[in-house]
Formats: sequence, C-alpha cells, structure tokens
Amino acid sequence: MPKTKQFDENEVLMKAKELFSEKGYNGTSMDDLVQATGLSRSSIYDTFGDKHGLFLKSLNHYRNSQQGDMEKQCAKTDSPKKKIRSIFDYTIKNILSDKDRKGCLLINVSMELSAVDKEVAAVSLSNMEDMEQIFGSLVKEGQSKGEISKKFTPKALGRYLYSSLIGLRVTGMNRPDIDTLREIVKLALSILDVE
Amino acid sequence: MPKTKQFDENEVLMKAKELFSEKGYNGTSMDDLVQATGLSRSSIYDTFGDKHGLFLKSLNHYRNSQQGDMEKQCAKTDSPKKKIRSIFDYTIKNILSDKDRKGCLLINVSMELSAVDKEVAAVSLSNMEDMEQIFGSLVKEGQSKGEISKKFTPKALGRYLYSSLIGLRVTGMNRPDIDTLREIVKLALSILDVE
DNA sequence: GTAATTTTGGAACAAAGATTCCAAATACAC
DNA sequence: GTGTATTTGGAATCTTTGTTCCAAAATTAC
Repeated sequence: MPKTKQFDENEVLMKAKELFSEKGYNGTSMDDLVQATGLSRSSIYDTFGDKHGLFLKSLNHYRNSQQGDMEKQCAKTDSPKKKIRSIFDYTIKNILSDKDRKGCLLINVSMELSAVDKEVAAVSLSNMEDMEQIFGSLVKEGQSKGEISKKFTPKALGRYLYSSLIGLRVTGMNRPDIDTLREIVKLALSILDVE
Repeated sequence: MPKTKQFDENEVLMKAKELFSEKGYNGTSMDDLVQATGLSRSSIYDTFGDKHGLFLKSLNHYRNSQQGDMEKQCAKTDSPKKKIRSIFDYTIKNILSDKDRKGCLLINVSMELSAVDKEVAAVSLSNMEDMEQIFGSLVKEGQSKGEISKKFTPKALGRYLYSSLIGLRVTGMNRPDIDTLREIVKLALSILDVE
C-alpha cells in the first residue's frame, strides 16, 4: 500500500556531508540542503526529524564510510607497518583530491561544535578512540613481527599516530602541497623504525 | 571636542574571542556579542564595521597575543630544544585550563570557515607559516649546538613540529587528559633526540 | 481501476538573524 | 558654562532561518 521512498538515503547523507563539510553546521541552511539533495522540506523532516538529526546521521554515515575506506586500504598488504603507512598515504590522497578544501567532516564539526554540542563531542571522541585502538593493534602486531621499534608501547604509539594524522589533515587543509605533506608523514612515521 | 571611547578595544576583542571560540563564527550572534561585551550595537558597528570585521580583528588579536605568550615561554630558557618543549608544555597547560573546551580560535575557525572564507584561510596559513619558521629556526640552532639530531632538515622538522602541535591541540580538545597528552608530546619530540 | 497510505511540493509561519537609524547622553575644548 | 563632536542605547527594519502544515501526487495491494 505505501508509496515507497523516492530517494536513496545514503546519497542524501553523502550530499549533506558535502555541504556540512564545506560550510559548517551553522553555515548550512535548510535551503542549501533542499537544493543540494533535490528533495523537499517535508521529505527531509519526515525522514530525519530536523536539521540536527540529519546532521548527526550524516556525521555517523561519514564516520562509517571512512572506516570502511581505511579497512580497504589496509587489506592491500599484510605488513602492519605498511598498513599504517597506507592510512597516512590515503589521507594525503584525500586531501589533494579535495579541490574545494572542504576537509574532514569529523574534524571540522568537532572544532566548530565540540564546546556547545555534546553529541558531536561524543562522536568525535568515540571515533578518536576507535582510531587509536586500530593504530595500537597494528603497532602491537608490527612490534611482534619485528617491523616496528619496541621503544614505545602500542597504546602510546596508537595515540601518537592518530594525533599525527589529525595534524596532517589540518596542515593539508591549510596548504595542500603533496611534497611537504609527504615529508611530514615521513618524519611522523620515522618513530616506528627499528633502527 | 570628541567624546572618547568608553571601552577598551582589547578587552572587547578578547571577549569576542571567547565567544567565537566557544560557539564558532556562525554560532555566535550579534546579540551574544552585545551581551558579552556590554557595549551597544551602535558602538560595535561604529568601531568594527560589522560582525565579520569584529571577527577578523578578534582573530588577529588572538594570533598576536598567542605569539607573544609563546615568546615569553621561550625566553625562560636558552636551550632551543627546551624552548620547543616549552611551547608544547604551554599548549598542554592551555588545554587543561580551558574548562569549557573552547579550544583554539585559530584552529576552530580555520576548520569551520576555511572553505568559504578566504580571509580566514589566509590568516590561518600565514600563522602556520610563521610557526613553522619559528620551529625551524629553533631546530637549526639546536642542531648547531648539538642538542637536536641532524637526521632531518630544520625546515622539515619545523613543519612536522607544527603539525604535531595542531594534532595535540585537537586531541586535547577531544580528551583533555594530562597523562596521555604528555605522552603524545614525549613521542612527538623524541624525533629531536640525538641518540 | 480503485482504495488506501505515504510521500511530496510549496506556501505559510514564527523566531532569530544582522544591520540601520536617530534622538539622547556624554565628554572635551574654549 | 557653552558649544560641538562623538558615542551610546534601543527601537525599528528587513532578511534569513528552521519548522509546520496541507492539499495534491504517487505507488502498492486487491
């Protein structure tokens, strides 16, 4: 009986992500969203509740897709150390292909809203902990294989690596230059070398 | 003949900075600014032109004050390596004393607005280049004194260090925990050690 | 084809936004 | 004290914002 939805929710979330990344949460109007997604106000409100609901769904959708991309990158090699490097390389690739300098939604809105939007702060923290854990596991594996220096603990290196990745993202947004970004990664990852 | 200004422009810029840091540029209303600064709409518009003008002045004022603070920190020691460490330590101190997690205005608005506000992007880039230069000079000096490893060039290390500092700031905003922040700094600066 | 149910487009609304404007208040110079 | 130039407070304005609402359109099941 029911008329089925005339749009793909994933596509809408991706387009919303583009807008929120570019203009920020408060800089994006409902009108922008209506125009970019092509669907009407009623449909948006009916499906996502309100602007904030759409935003949160879009944020989580982005988080998941990013995590998926990362796993794909990592699957290309068996070496834990190379997996780590591939995450950094992939990030550089993303920065350089981002012609409008929209940046990373998670980082952008975390900076814009963390102080006033506890839900966003929670998503951002949770994502950070995930990433630290992933890096930490890779380091642990790499250390036991002898690929990675044992000078520091996996936990400490996990946190350090994600902090470095964020630094890279922000630096790349300010100055998307491939050579300097690669050099920063080279230095940041030199800590892993086993002499 | 003229009636003199009834307020201190610096104070107003600092209070505006607080607001913009906490709520972001688009999240801060003119009403917020009127209430927080205590002065009237007319005075604000007369002095700063408009909201964006006040914002840019506030941003540059913050940038200068931060640079001043940093120089003060550095003046406490003669060792270039210790100067670098003091900048990181000072940043941790700032993060931890920032109870509302307002973060750093420069980083926040760079993430919120870079894509749509070229003036902000320019300030952010210029600040980054300054910082990289400062770090680079300190590294160069430290290398010639034998305090810092010569494995990488001052320029490369300058860029790496500022990228790390940003990573620290963002990580600290997500999770203001002194122990993990200190550990991240320890790892980030280990690259400077001369074995 | 018809009925039932849901989506959809767009008008309508109320709240909040930035900005303008002017009369009143103020402080300096003489 | 008087005059002048400037600041100041707050009302007023006009735009944009998020949200609601309802009639029309669309799709499925029978």
